[in-house]
Amino acid sequence: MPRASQRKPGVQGCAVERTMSLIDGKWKIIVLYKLLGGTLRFNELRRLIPSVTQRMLTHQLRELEADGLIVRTVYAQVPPRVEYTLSARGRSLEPVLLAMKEWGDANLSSSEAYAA
Amino acid sequence: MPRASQRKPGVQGCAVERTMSLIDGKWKIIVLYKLLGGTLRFNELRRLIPSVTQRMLTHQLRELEADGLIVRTVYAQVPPRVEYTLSARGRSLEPVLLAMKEWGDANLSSSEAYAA
DNA sequence: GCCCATAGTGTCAAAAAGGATACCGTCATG
DNA sequence: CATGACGGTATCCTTTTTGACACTATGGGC
Repeated sequence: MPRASQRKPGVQGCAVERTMSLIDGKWKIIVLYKLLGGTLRFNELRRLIPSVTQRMLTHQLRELEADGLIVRTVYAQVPPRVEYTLSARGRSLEPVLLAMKEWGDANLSSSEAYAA
Repeated sequence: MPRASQRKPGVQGCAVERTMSLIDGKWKIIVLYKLLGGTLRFNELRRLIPSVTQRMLTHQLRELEADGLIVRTVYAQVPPRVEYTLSARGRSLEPVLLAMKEWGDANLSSSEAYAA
């Protein structure tokens, strides 16, 4: 599926479709969700999401940055220090993120108690 | 990324992560969203989502069914008639779906007026 | 001098997703 | 008889995603 930074704007379908293009790949959602808790450094994110590889995390962060959902701040220090924060646009996704978390908690956690 | 029907349950990360595994691939979200409006037949879905190919739609519908989010009803008629409806579990995703739609409307529609 | 941490990049390769196209059976229509 | 609708399959191919692994620079600790 085409990523946001590659999409031709406005050619897509409905709002849901376009929203999905921005946040596809499960990592993005998870990264954004973790960042809801506040600014995080690169390796903090890695530790919070153990299943993501370094390369993937870098890649997803770049795309999120390109789509204006997060802000990347580099401190010219040694050792390097890079911080990631939600932009206002990214923070505006909070309802979506929280809706997902709540659904996951209700529907996936224990024993499918909620299932149809 | 591993699809829901293939995942080892419980080994995943947080609720958001597990929720994402269920609905990854942008088509699923869109299909579910369209089904919020009521039962639809296969070709009705195709027409509502012009950018999805027949093969992809079939595939996504099978996965959604396997994950218990939709119900597939076949009427033994000629011509064939197959209807797709949200299951209770699928309908419980409504808040997530609506949150996405609202975000898309607010953030993607006209001219990035909301952007950071 | 050697290893550690930080925050990456580069390369290779496998796996998955997605697209294009053709085909199926059945019945109705023309 | 040919065509079309319906709801798919089957096959092939390309693109995208993902993973594994090595490598970088710098400075601090031992």
